[in-house]
Amino acid sequence: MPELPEVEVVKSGLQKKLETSGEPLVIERFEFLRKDLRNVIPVNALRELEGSELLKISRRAKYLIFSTSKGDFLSHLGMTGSWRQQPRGEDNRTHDHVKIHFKNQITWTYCDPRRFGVFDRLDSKTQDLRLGHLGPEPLSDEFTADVFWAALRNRSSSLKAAVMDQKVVVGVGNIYASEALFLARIKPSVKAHKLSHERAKKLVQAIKIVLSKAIQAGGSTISDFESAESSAGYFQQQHQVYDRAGLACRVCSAKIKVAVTAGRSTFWCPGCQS
DNA sequence: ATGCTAACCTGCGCGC
DNA sequence: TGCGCGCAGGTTAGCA
Repeated sequence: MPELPEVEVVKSGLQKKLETSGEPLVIERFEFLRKDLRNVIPVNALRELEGSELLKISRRAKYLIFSTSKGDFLSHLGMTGSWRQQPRGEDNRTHDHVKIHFKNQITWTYCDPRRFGVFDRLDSKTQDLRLGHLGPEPLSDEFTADVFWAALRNRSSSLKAAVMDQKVVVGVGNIYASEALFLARIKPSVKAHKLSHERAKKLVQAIKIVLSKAIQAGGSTISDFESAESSAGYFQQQHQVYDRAGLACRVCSAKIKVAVTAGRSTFWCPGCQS
């Protein structure tokens, strides 16, 4: 499900609920229906935050960051994670794993069928482990053609694999890597270190455009993504290549191709991209 | 040292 | 209708 645009949409939804709740959201208690996500949830460290006020939700890469008056914690959605505000009295769903009960009867629930998600306290001990290796935010001014091109210099992998490497730039996953490369008219199999500065500049612009448009559209809804407001995104309607193998390119009518590289399906148009 | 593969999980859609 | 297989938005340990 979630690449940067989807996480950003979830973040905005939760932040809006926080701002419009009318009164402070004080964490009464965490409830853990199960603890074995990708990493075992550090239950005791999170319980230390009970009694604190939730101040802000932000995003770094594909992580949601919850800031409270007693410290921070983070949530990574993995492939299938989602947050929702759970109406009082509503039954839990099969894959609900964590619930935050606030003092004013509000409950936020984390659901994750495949359990690839991550929960962790975010403090001086875990900061470096979780966020230390991450590259620049693609929508920030720090992500420039110069920075991107420099990061590609010593990489012999495919450009597509490099774009998905969170050390090079964060937030771009399998869908948006293919989509951005299409927009920049660059073939995914090009060697990263062979990309000209000119084309690196085009790709930086393409990444910013694709991610921005996806956020505006509420993200891409593939099978199960929904925002914190339980609405589906519709950016998938604008996908030019992702999951369109064998279909006609919307620009040149050539048949969209697919190949597995570095373990992931990669889509491109042989007519538009070189 | 880098890069690729397999593994972590569950669910869904497809072909037989 | 049902079963087995392959595949899915992410990350990373471990191996070449």
